[in-house]
Amino acid sequence: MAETVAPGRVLPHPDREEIRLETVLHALSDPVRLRIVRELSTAADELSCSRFDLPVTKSTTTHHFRVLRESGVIRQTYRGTAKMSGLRRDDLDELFPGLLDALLAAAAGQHARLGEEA
Amino acid sequence: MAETVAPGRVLPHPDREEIRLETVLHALSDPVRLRIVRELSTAADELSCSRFDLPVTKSTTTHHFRVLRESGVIRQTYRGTAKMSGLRRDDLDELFPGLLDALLAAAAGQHARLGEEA
DNA sequence: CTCGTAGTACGAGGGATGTCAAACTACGAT
DNA sequence: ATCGTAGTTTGACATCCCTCGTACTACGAG
Repeated sequence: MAETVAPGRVLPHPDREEIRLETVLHALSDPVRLRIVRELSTAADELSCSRFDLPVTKSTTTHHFRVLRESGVIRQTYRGTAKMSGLRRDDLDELFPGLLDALLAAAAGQHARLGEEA
Repeated sequence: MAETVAPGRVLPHPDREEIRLETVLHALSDPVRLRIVRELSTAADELSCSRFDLPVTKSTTTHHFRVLRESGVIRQTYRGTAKMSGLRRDDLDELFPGLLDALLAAAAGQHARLGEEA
């Protein structure tokens, strides 16, 4: 029963109006989190946490995903044992027009410029 | 001698290629610093630190301006006893096209939306 | 039911950060 | 030379942040 979505566990997300620019910028100022966001932006739809190959442990990964969610950058839902994550493009574009695209372009540009290191 | 610029004291600035997106975002994730940058963006030319009416002490102000300078967001030079600050628009636009404008627009939008509090 | 996998919770450690006060330096004006 | 203004430096303090390991919970498969 219950569709593909909606398990017992619920994840708190800030409403769109609650999203603050400073908090978003702080969330994206960490290399690991910026990398997560970049990968999410290139994915067609949502990804599970375990699809990322990050240079940190599981608990640290959980921490970073939570920071991203609580800042309003990503949306997360459970699907079985997996936790799916996706960018909150709609809300961010509405709140800060052009910002997400500029940020992603900047991140991509820096990545291309500096090579594979970061 | 010596023109209106160039005193004995020199301030270290990162080269354009050394500016990192994560560091810039971190610099802008502080409310006080974001406010400084917003004020600088509306000014015709450079401003001295004392032109800002910030809710922190002088030493904290010094700290915030240094973070902004070392992250590559602003450029600072001494002119007499005053320290002039201005946005590094040219370098930032070259490095991250559209980012600064999107950030400033986002900050202005949030300010308008939330009123005078922050 | 039992097991394995995905992710969480709870400290804890170590470093960075924002804040301040107090003493200090640099420069211009008188 | 003296003073005042602008900004710096240093040290301290509280807090936050990233990281980890270990123990834990939730769900699906067999």
